[in-house]
Amino acid sequence: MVSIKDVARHAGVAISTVSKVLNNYPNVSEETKRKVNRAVEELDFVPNSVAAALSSKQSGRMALLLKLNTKTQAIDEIDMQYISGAICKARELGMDVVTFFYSMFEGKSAEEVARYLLSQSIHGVIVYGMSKEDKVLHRLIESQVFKVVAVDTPVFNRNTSSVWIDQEQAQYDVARRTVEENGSRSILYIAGKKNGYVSEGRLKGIRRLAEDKGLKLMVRNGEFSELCAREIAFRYAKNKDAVVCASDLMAIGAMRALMEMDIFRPVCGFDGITLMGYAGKQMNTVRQDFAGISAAAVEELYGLMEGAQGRNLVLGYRIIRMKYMDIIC
Amino acid sequence: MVSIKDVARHAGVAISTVSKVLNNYPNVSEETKRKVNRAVEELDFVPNSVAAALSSKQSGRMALLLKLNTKTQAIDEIDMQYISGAICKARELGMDVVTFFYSMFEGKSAEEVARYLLSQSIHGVIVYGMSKEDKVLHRLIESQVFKVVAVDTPVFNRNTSSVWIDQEQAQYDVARRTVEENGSRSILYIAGKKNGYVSEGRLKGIRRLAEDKGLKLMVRNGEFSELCAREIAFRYAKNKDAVVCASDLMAIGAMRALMEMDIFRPVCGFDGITLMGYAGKQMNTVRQDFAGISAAAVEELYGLMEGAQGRNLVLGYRIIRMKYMDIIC
DNA sequence: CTGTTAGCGCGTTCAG
DNA sequence: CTGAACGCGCTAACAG
Repeated sequence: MVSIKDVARHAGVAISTVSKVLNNYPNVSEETKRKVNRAVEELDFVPNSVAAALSSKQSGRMALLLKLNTKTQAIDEIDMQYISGAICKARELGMDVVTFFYSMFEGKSAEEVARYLLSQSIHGVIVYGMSKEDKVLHRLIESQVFKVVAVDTPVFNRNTSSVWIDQEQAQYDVARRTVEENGSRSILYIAGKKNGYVSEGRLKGIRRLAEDKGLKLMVRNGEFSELCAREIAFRYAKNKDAVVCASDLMAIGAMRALMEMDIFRPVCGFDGITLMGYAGKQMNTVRQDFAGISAAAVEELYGLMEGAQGRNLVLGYRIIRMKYMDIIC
Repeated sequence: MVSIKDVARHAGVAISTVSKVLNNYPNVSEETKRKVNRAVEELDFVPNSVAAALSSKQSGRMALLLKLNTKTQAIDEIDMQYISGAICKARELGMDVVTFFYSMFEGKSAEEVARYLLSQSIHGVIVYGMSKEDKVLHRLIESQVFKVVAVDTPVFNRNTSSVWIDQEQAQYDVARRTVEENGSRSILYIAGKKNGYVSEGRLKGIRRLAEDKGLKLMVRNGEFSELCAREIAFRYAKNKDAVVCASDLMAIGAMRALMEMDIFRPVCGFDGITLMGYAGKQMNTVRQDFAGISAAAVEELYGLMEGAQGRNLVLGYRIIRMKYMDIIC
């Protein structure tokens, strides 16, 4: 294995000089820079990131923290996009990423989790889909021991940024389009989970729309579950004009119920997952670029680790109409 | 951050003694073991795996190498199960895992990939779904620089194990059941990719069945794509008794085509993915426990890294009938 | 059975 | 602007 020592010898300079060139330090003459770079090329040198992490405290190692959904497997698509988006961007930036699941830290205190992450020389964390009930994670963030980027969670301080789309406005927009297209007056809203930030944001959006348009609104919690949404639709959809759901999966459940009841109601979803295509009908939904959001989170974390201040980063979305052939092609 | 040095001081022993206790080395008295363990408890010491990786050459760092399917997103479910199965088992065994995608190594030579992995102190790799065309990976395996476990690929040598189910027999069994239930005589087989080991194994299975039962068999390549399978079914299914597909996704495509043509033919799939539930019909399929397979791969790699010989590990599967309510509940 | 010593590969002062 | 020297936290010979 070729090490920095070999490069130094090959270039006829000291080890530390090589290190400086590699890490873009000032005070190195163009001349020696060139010499070093040539040696790096010739020896095909790849710096050992493990050694770098051990040596410097400000290493580029970060953790991805995901809430793996073992029940509704369809959601996996979103997590997978989060993972791939993050890993690819991290590699671009020369950062190392380690993936963890919430379940691994169940029953552990914030301090234990922190110690574990530190034992892995991890100083940056991206947390996906935290809810209010994830107390340990909230404490971890408050402790500010790590640089954190929270995806879909509104927390930010000096060491913490949040990255997400404007859930409220997106829900407002997609529901509005559905309502206007169909002239609906009373709507059934199938919300997500009780303590989820995302769910609450979307709920605010539909509430605002109902107020603006003077709509009758019934809200029920669907727990982001297809089955649950299906049952709610069976119970309440009949005497409503439209069904608005806080996720595509629930929209599919609702649509199935409607089909089984043999009645038609416009349904709208949220997320823009592929699964949508199999519902057999068209519906409006919000297209989120999960991989892109995740990549943005990595960049944000990179910035934080370079010393930037935490902030609230709101990304864009699109309202689209999905149908079978959109997916297949 | 509490280090091994603190533990040593706290226990009143030498650093190396602590190391020995932690790594279960022989020749340590029960007495000192207890002292050390108590110190570890009291200080809440978590060994720094990065330092361990740097110091010892036989570290527990491994890479997951996945072929991310950006076209047919439904397959993501399988990759996600691979990832989570591997990561959870790895943590149980105290190994660190880093996830990579094939796309990251495109255009790189086996040597470059090897150097990159070594620069990360990685000495074990799990490769998922390699095909014959992945020359670079084949070379990487042949070089035996790394301990490798190949999932769904029949390669094994001193440093390489393979882990998979018996594709041939599974395809034979599931197709046989479908054929027998329906008394089919002529079948359309929609195979996977041309140079895939998995595809070829399954193809052998259906060929053997056709021979054993004297069935008429037509084979077409569906590229594991729903759309492709759909078109094949449109073209050829009409004058066949049954459609057997090398994946669930293709089975769904075929089934849709049949529904649109308004004819019924029994269809059977392979994999047992959740998506199946949305096809609206029942069908036989092979249930693979992807997370379990992945966990087994990690254990196998662990064994290899401890010095075991590579081998061919064949796991079990089940033939099941999937229908809508199986999924929802 | 225990402690001493020498690195692993790199980042980082601090003299020169 | 360059290089020698030290240390990150740990493992692995080797003495004792």
